[in-house]
Amino acid sequence: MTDRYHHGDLPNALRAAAADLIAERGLGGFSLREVARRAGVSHAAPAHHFGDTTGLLTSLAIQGFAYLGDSLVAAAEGIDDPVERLVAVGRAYVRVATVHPGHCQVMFRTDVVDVDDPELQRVGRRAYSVLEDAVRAVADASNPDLDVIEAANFCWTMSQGLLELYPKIAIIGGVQDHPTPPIEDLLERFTHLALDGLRHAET
Amino acid sequence: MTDRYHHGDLPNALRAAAADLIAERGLGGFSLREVARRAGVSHAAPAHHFGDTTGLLTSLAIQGFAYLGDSLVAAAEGIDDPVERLVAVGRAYVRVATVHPGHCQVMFRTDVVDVDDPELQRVGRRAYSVLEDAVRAVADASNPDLDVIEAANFCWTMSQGLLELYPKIAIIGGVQDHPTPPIEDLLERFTHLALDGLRHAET
DNA sequence: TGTACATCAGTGAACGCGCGTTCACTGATGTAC
DNA sequence: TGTACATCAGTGAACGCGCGTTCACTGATGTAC
Repeated sequence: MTDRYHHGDLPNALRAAAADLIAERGLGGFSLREVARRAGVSHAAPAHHFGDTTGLLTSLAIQGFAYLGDSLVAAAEGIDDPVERLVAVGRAYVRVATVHPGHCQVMFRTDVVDVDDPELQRVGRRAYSVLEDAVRAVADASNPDLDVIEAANFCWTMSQGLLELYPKIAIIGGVQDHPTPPIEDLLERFTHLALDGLRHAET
Repeated sequence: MTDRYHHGDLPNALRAAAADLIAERGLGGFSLREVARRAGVSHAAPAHHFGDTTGLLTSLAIQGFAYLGDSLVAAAEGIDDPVERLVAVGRAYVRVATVHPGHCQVMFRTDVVDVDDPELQRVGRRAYSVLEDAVRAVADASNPDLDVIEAANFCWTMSQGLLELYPKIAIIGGVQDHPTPPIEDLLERFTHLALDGLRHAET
């Protein structure tokens, strides 16, 4: 695998290096040359597989959405109670962001990614639909009049906001001996709060 | 004001140029030289007032939090009903993000800003406390057992997530003739949903 | 099994560019007398 | 009111750096016969 002229699976190695780099230094610290350096390959190699920066980042976003979709499906599997299932999906969402921080910094950045890429759109919609299905099941069980799309957007919004703000909450909102719980637990709590709101919502 | 050797208020002109630039091209497109160019000043001038990139961005974040705090205070003023007041605060939050998009892209970016800056911490906490007070008033009126800090974090999380995801929601979640409402209205709706959840929460 | 050749992956030198930073400078302002 | 001088704001040339991109190349692989 090593020391060979042909790498074997350079595209994946480059994606992994890119994800690590972004997780470490943020998107601002990203460069094709640094990615190549980390993958132990000449700086011109990435262009061979991805064309340019946008190509590599788009590929990374696609992989991220694929991970996310897979995780959400796996989390939902085998759980019968709709509320429990939605909570599990939410926890999985947050977990993916924890395990693949580099990917997740790219997935929603429409300014650095080719938003017209059909594969990107496909995996993006797939991940979203898992969430939507989970919300629909809750709605069917407790409130048939619920606007499912609105409710799914609400859950999504909450999760995404939590991912962005959790570090700040731990600092600003965690004062006066009010310890901040682990992010997954916090999301579970927030999900229940949201569901209470949704359950009592008149449409 | 123009054509003079001494600019008069270069620091503010540089902040304004920086905010415009970031709003246009994102943080990735930011550079001190481009800011100086837009302010019509030599590229070495920013260093005089802000030292380096972090200095300028920190100053921009401070200004952003000041705007935010002022707006939230002004929005809350004169509204007696706690729920209405919280909704108004939420709308103001979103409005600031709409009016000052450049500032808001910097305010929560702990990686590009000097988080130890005491002035930054002061204005940040001030803005947060307005939200917290508004939530506390709602809690006092409807649910004295409510965990105010948790509830404030919940509202904040929701608002911030909406700001990040609104453009995506308008695309992905807006399918099947389900028009996406203006972001301020959507936030108002979400706030009511959240309050319903919080109102029925057992602590 | 062996040879010739096409194809593809990755190299490395070269280029031009925009960047941040430094530094001796110059122009304007304000203050002391 | 006038002069001298200190202070500060902004200049512009110079530097070294990392970047993306190009391109002729070389090494490995796979296929045809």
